[in-house]
Amino acid sequence: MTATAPSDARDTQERILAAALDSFAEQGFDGAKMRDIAARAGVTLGLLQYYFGGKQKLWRAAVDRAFADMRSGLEAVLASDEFASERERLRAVIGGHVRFAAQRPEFVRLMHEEGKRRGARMRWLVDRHVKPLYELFVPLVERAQERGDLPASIAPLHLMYSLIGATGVLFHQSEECQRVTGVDVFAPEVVEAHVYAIETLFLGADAPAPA
Amino acid sequence: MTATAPSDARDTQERILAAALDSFAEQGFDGAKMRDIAARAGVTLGLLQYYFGGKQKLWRAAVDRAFADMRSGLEAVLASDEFASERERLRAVIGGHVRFAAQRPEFVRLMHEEGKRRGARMRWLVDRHVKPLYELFVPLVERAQERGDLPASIAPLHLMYSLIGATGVLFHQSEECQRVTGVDVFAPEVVEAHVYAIETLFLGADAPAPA
DNA sequence: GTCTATATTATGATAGAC
DNA sequence: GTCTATCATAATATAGAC
Repeated sequence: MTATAPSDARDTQERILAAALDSFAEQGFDGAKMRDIAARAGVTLGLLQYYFGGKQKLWRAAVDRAFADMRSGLEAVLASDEFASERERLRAVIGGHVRFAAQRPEFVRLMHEEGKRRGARMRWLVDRHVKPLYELFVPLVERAQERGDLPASIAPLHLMYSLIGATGVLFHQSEECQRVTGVDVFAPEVVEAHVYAIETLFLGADAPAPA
Repeated sequence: MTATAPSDARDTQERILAAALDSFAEQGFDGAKMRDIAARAGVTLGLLQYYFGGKQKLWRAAVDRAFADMRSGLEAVLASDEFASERERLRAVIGGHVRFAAQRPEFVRLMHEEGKRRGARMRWLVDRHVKPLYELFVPLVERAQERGDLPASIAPLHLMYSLIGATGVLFHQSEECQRVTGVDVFAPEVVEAHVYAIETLFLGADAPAPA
């Protein structure tokens, strides 16, 4: 048996990916420093090259990791048969999206970081992850509009970007919000209040507001 | 008379500020390069030091400039007496906010860039610009809730961040949106469709949808 | 599998010419 | 008021030890 078992190597890679996602999300691609990522992961610079072969490849690996997490939760809701109606399923998709953004603000931040810039990273991100997701959602929204669950006078494009924005910016701007209002947006009751807010704005007030 | 009149110097400073705002918004503080800002403004590196004395001071000057533009439009609507009701004034504030985000996506991007990070720049930005604005809006929202123009079951914090997010992200993510959907979000009819979407989501469907 | 040391490049800032 | 040339630093990437 070697001094470093394969599972340790796996853990090391996971720690590096998590540290990389945090850094890229907080600092942006240029702002993120390989040294800082290495330090956060508790390793040194050389190891990042050894495993991922460079800054750009590390970025791609971190993004793939983040989307895998996101889609697993989403697909569970889409595949579940425990909803009383499609409206309730949509409510769960939306609520799940809000809770995901609260749990993974670095995901929201990374998307905002890259989605605003023309360039190779944005194209890769869109073609590999965003466009498939968008094409999954358009028919979902259209069917909800046909059922009357979402306003039919607003095109899906505007509904979706409004929903994504309304959901994510509170958590994206958590540091700003903390200083402006003193509120910790990640406190469970704040997260649930935001779930209620988003569900109410987009689907109407079916349920009472949380405490 | 000197070879370079004072007004030329003023123009040069304005070009530098505009170039700086664009760069800081697109690339973030670390990603933005002084050389690139100089090139966009059509000057050289030394002049940025001459006028602004360093990267951080240039950033602050560019932010002050951006907020001055933003507040001038807002205060005109708040001071105007040509609205039939406070509801109509609120509609104009919201619509104006959407159109401002469309016209100045770099403003939205800069706010997102800095609002997510703890640090001296965020603190300066919040204390100097964001908090006064927030404190201006809270009573506005509360009075709208008392009138029944905004949903009273959603706390102002959630209403405001939802509104800001729903409004800005479409324009913030314009490059992503272009590649995902092929839509140019800055096309006038798309901007107006977004105005309608936001007004409808938050204030209800008073008016018919635009073409 | 992980670390240390180093080569190379690019950046913010400065000094001084015009 | 503006530009060119240069300095000092900090970053990515590489080579090679253990």
